Amino acid sequence: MSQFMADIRVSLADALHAALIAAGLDLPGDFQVGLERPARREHGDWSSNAALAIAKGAGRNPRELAGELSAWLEENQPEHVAEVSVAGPGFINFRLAPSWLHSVAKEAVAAGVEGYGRQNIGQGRTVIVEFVSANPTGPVHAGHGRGAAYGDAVARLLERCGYNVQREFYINDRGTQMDLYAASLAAIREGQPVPEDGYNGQYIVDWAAGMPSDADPRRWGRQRALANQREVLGSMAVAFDTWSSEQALVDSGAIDDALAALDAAGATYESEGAMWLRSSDHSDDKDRVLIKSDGEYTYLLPDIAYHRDKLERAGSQGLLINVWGADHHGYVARIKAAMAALGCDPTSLEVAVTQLVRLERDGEEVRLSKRTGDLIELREVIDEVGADAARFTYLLQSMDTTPTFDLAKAAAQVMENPVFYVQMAHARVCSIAARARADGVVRLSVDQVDLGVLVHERELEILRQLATLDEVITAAAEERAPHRVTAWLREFAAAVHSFYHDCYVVGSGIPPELTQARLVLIDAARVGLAVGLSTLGVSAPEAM
RNA sequence: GCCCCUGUAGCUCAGUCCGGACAGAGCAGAUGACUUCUAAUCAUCAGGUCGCAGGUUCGAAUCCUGCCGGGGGCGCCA
Repeated sequence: MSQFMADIRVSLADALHAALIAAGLDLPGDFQVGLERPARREHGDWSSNAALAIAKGAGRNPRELAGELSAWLEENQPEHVAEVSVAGPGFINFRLAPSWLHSVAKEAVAAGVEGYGRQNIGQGRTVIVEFVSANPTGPVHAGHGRGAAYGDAVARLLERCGYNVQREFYINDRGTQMDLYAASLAAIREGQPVPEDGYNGQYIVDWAAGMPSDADPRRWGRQRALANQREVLGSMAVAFDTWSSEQALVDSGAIDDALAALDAAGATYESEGAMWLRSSDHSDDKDRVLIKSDGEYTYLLPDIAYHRDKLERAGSQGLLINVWGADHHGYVARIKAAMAALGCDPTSLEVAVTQLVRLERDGEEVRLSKRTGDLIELREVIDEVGADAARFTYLLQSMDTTPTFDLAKAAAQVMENPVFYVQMAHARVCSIAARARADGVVRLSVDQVDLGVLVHERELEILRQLATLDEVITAAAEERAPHRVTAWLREFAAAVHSFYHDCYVVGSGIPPELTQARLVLIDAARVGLAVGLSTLGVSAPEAM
């Protein structure tokens, strides 16, 4: 939260508090004055339910109490407050003067795209965000795209909130799937049928065709898959700081260390020839196998070693955020149980589960399985709709929803995609500034411009919404919910388009002082749009 | 059988964690608006028993209980 926003809130809360004291009320020690933005603007800029909350305990009529508080506040108005009123069952509503909104514009312009909406609630805390982590057995597909867009947006939001963020990709380059993948590549190269449960997609045929005859299928295949993943993710501007290899954990002995630590904690036992984790001692509903009866590790044991490693790298105050698809939700309890068995702070690991994307082609469901041979690669999605539209579309909705993504429609509806609406708003304000320059308008510095002439409802609406951006970013970061920014951008862009339509900035009949003020306004709007888009990883074009 | 997500306007969804004021957008539909910065736009209208039934509360889309529908996952694949 910016200093400025904190001030307006604090000053309103302080004033309310003072009013409650003046009314002779006994306030509970932990009493917090509730302040919120009303859903309807007729109810003012800020609203408090303090009278409602306190009336019952005080044996007072809420509406009456609110009237008393409101009268006191009218007599002792905090800065920027234009009007205090009572409404509904006893809400106290504050209407702020335009002077407050004009300060918002100045703040946005002064802070710029780099600084506006930037906060320090993270205080440099290290967060390792692990996402995508697709198996190195094939290309990233359309479903991974959602995790990629989401994980990167969460990382960007946390960065803007003052966290030290590391983006991480975990490579499952060991185990049953890797064996089958290597065997499939080898079989195709030799002209043999792929093994049972092997990989059958067209991509594996294509890849095998490019594999040198003396290449080790496992090593070569791993590099082939990773090269694809890195390139495709890079084409949507997702880049990782760390690529962690499961095999490397085996080689370094980290897995044996983890097992020893679990043993020492009394969290393991042998049964049916296998090694088990006592995960049911913690948050899991049953125990889990760590080492199979054939002596091989399951996925779980290396993963435990991996999380130990990550926790160590993140430091004692660090936080791990894993972005997992819904098909992995059953693993949340067991990995947390394992961490608990090792004595780790349970709040240091957070798993964000994203629901799967439902893919359709011409109305018919397409499975995401890599083995059907009919996979939809992320590359195809990006090629069809573009990186910006792909990211924005993936972030359009809450990760708790299961969106239907029809590829045929996605290609056909590109022009209807909301991303263009938002980007267009940005391009428009840029084009106004460019026009002003072309027309020879000499810009004054912000301090020299009288923003008091900004009184049009379209102008004020832009600033009202802009003033909420840092709250939106805070909420989006804390709730790991980038779609809040997407929603805000769509509304903010609508306000900008409305202004554009009704208010001219340059041209005949526009007083020079109004041109100057509106140029400041569109600078502020541009900052808001660019900040919002950048937290989603979507570009803010100056022309379209 | 158990676990996770979900059910809000014709369609796609915000809002639910942290209860408030007549439930908000977009698309589709109807009707209007370009001699000045991009009509990829804007304005107006129309459209909803917030899955159902109880409960808690001054107040429930939001919290609790039960039921119904949709998606996903369920000991040694990842």
